[in-house]
Amino acid sequence: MNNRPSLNRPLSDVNRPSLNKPLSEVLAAGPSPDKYESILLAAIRVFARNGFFNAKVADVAREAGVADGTVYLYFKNKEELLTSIFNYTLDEAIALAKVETEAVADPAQKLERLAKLYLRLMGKDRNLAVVFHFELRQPKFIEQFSATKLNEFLDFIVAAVKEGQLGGSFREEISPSIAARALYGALAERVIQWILSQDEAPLVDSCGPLIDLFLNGVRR
Amino acid sequence: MNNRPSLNRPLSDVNRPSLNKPLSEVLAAGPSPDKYESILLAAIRVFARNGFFNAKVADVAREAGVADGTVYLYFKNKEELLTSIFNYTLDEAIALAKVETEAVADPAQKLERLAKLYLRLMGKDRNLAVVFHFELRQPKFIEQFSATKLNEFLDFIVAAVKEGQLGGSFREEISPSIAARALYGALAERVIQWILSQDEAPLVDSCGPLIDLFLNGVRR
Amino acid sequence: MNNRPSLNRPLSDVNRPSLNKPLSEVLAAGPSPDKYESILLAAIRVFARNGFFNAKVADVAREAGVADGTVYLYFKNKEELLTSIFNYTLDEAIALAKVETEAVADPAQKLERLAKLYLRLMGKDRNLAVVFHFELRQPKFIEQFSATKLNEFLDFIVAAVKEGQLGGSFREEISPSIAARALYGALAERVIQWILSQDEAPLVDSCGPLIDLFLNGVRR
Amino acid sequence: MNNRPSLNRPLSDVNRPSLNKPLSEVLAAGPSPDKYESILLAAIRVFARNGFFNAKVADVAREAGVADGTVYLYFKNKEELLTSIFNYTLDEAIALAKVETEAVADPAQKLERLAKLYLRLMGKDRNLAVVFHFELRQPKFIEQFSATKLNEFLDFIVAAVKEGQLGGSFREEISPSIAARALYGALAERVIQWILSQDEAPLVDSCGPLIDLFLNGVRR
DNA sequence: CATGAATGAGATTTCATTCAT
DNA sequence: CATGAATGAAATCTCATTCAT
Repeated sequence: MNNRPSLNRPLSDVNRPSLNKPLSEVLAAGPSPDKYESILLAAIRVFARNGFFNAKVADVAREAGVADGTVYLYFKNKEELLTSIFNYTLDEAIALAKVETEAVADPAQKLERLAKLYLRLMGKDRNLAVVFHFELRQPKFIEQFSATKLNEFLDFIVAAVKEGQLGGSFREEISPSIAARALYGALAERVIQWILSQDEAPLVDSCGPLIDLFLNGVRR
Repeated sequence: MNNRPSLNRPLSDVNRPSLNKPLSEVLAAGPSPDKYESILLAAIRVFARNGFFNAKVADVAREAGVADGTVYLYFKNKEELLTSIFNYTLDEAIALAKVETEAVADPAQKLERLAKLYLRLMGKDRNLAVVFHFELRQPKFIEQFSATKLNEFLDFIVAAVKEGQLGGSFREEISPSIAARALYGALAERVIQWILSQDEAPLVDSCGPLIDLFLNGVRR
Repeated sequence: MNNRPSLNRPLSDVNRPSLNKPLSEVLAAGPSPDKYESILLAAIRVFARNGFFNAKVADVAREAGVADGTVYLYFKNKEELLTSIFNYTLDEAIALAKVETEAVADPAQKLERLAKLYLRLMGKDRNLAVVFHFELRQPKFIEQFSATKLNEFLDFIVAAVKEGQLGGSFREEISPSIAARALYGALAERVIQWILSQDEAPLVDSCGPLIDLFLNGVRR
Repeated sequence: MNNRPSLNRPLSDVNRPSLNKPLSEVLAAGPSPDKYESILLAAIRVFARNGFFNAKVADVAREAGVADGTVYLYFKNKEELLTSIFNYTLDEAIALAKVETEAVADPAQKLERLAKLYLRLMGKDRNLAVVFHFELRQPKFIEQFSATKLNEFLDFIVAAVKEGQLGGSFREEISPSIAARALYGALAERVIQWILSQDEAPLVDSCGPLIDLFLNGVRR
């Protein structure tokens, strides 16, 4: 299996030079990630630092160690850099959510694992958390994605709540989708606080109180 | 009662034309709000429509029915338009929160009133809701304000939770500030959903399930 | 009547400041033409010097003595500068053609006056001649205009040829439109030669041989 | 007879791959022209389609079925592609003019054959006609070439006119060079009309009226 | 010879802001 | 106070050209 499962490639493979090389050679390239990824990771850092609109493509290029024009070999335009970050991240979140929810049977445990997963994902890269919670909060992007990828992730929460209701441990009168959004909102707000507070403690450590609050809220 | 209680005046009063006019003349202007306010309200509409960064000051001026340069007589620059919207709104929210929480004694009822207040405030102007939840989600703005005005509002929630704990109806082990943020996150996420779904039902109608979930979460 | 009849104004009059001033004030402005015209005349010089594609809008602005952005207050984009030159020139040519052909009755004399008119128009500004015969020879522009404005001018030649045929002095078997194009082609080629040869003699002086050749060609 | 008589080779022969291959191998390549020629022909199509300045070297390369870099093995730069088209075409025109004018003795017939030759040459490839009459009408190119290759072709017309004058059939008072340019201008204008009108009839068919007009013009 | 990924200089255009009227 | 024409800095994106493979 591809070791970069969540990578979203917006341009044809023709543009991915590494794909034209034997795998051994790509690996031999050493620690330097290939250009597509290094540009994307640079964009995360730069957008987190300056904000999407204030960031210059030239900054991203310099951060990635490539020429300005090279960015456009891998991304159609500046906006695609941002949407790719979103896809990059959510693809990973979705893949992990699948794994986590299949690992346990108890709905409450599933919810806890999903919450932890999200906080762990954001907590491992503050820059990514910034871009994800600030820069992507643009109507244009939200409209474009919330209906698809983000919903795909939230569906794991929805499903777990439904399971809990069917199993009898969660209250019936709660709307799973409203509850799922409420949990997501609480998690997102927690991420924002973590970002702003410069909190040094791992973000995932703050999962306990939140999930406790939520589970108490949904339980009979 | 002040007819513009939440109005935040960023420029010296010297710049406020109406203050230099005799009261009779201001009143003679009729029902139309004065220029400061009409520009601010225009900015809310324009920023909601195009996003802060894509909106042009000229658009705001046209929408307000004034010349481009006039905007700068009332606001230092484009950014101050945005921050003024934030202040404008939060001043109102804080004033209302004070009223609402003083009206009842039960902490649970206080929380419900605060939640309703927020949803009512956002629900009465979709444009404002858009600007508040999308455009203001910029690190620059968040950093600048979350420590002050927004916290001031959240403190009403924190206080109610603490009251509930002291009164014995809420669980002690819950951190009031974490709980407050969780509630706020859930409310904010609900607002975003309402914006995106083009939901025609009043936003405040969806308060019930959320507050029910939260109160169940915090109660013993 | 407007003393600048051939001026083509691509933007709304709102953008033409002089129109908002009393006529006396505009005239009082003295020898400096208003901005629209000075930018257009600057564009003729710059495009003639560097060619349309190699010319920078910044060059035009500098030549006109305005800021870069000012060009865009009067012209939608760089291309409109070029098309405006075309319109500017042909409007004048058409107006003059009307005058010239109404001044005499003899078809041969009409043709001579039309030819002279064209050579005089081009001969009075080498830069304009360059732009007109080189830069505008782009399929995009030709397709866009040859069917309209240029044809309008050529129609004066066509009409004169037809008159000559009806009057019996010109041969019937000649197609007026083919003849008109042939004359225009000969004139245009003469202009090109004049441009390239750096000929100091007035361009219009070379009208005699050409019109003699053409009239001999069409006469019985 | 040279099978590529009009080919102008701007780069040293060392760069012409086919010259380094054994003849058998070149022939074995089949009917496909060699790379130099296929790039040149591709450039004619692409320049005709998009215009020289809007055309990308990459487009030419794709059209020719070679890599971008390969273009630079055969042509110094983009501009040389254009000048080579000019030379390619005029070399052929000059060679044909020589043949045609040697085939008949009568100056009038010579002129007719030269006119037909030009129209036939342009008429057999609309793309070439477009590039020749639109794209090459750049001062830079005109200045560079009109003094040499194009004059070389026009000299055949000049010579025929002079012969006619010496033979007594053409009027003495006509300047041969002015007459030659006039005829060329008329032919060129006709080509332009043919291009723009999307005329389906062979271009050479329209030679009759033009040459008739011209001969009548120069004859006693 | 051929390739095509990478380069990076450069130009159009936008738009926040100013200031003379 | 109000205006809106003018400014000019700034940034995205393109594309001719190069050169390592």
